[in-house]
Amino acid sequence: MIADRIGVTKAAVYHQFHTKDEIVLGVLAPALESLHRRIEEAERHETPAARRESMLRSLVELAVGNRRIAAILRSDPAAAELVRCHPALDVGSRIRPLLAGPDLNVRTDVVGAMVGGALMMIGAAPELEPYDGDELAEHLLDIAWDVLARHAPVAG
Amino acid sequence: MIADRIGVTKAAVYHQFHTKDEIVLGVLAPALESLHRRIEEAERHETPAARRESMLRSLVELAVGNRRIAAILRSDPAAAELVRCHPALDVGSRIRPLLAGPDLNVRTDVVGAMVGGALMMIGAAPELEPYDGDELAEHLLDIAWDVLARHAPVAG
DNA sequence: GTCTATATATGGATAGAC
DNA sequence: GTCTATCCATATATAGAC
Repeated sequence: MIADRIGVTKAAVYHQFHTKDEIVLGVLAPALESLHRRIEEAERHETPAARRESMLRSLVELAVGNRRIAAILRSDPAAAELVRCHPALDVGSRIRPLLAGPDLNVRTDVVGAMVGGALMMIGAAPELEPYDGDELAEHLLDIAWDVLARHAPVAG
Repeated sequence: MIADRIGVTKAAVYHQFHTKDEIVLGVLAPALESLHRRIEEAERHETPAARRESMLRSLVELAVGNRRIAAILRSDPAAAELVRCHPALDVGSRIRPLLAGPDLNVRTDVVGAMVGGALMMIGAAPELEPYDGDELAEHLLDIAWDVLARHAPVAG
């Protein structure tokens, strides 16, 4: 597909990227590196609430700023797998505690899934496409923060 | 894949289902028909709030009762397309008003995406897999109802 | 209903020439 | 860096025999 689209042969593409994974990572790398920096930034905050706010802001910004990448991650299992296996980016062990707090139970897991689902939908839902990114970010942040505060409260 | 898995040739499969779409629809049909009935049921209620509650309950039940189908829909663009094009099941014009109310604005769209995202995640999020369906349904219903009530209020 | 055989396109990749 | 040529596997079928 890529070779056809840019008008060269597949061999030319495979000269620049030796495997499919390298191509996918080439597309995702900037966003993944940015995410990594934001995780480390969030982890430096003192209180659970401050860590949550930092991580949530970062995730919303990244999601609205990279809607097409979010759509790829949602619909391409291979790409999603690559991200899941990226070191230093472990959603389960790093992002989730930052967002949902240290407690691990059904309720915080469902709340986390709701917020995560909404972030994924940003790039995939056709009805959200016409809206301006800043506007989406504002509402998403506001609603997600409220859900987290009410259904997965943390100290600080 | 299917032919190999059940130990026959591809031609045998293509005798029963003439196209790939027929195979996919064969898998999805029971859930889609159930969804269709639930939409019509929800539409018969008098007040916006009653319609919302009926539709939300139905969506939660269907999502937790068909987690694997939800996962397929999330990850297979072709299957998702088939559902989107299914008549009588139009998410945008039938499910959304039932769930989010008659008003159409950024806020209700974002709230709708959050609830929809959470329902999709039910089948896809590995961290939700160990939980019992009834337990998931209870929390999902509770949290989603609260989000809708607070951020997309309706009369009745 | 299932089989063999065949067709066609696509994806993922490598070898070796220019 | 790009090309031609080739390889192998898989998806999506269709034709015609048993």
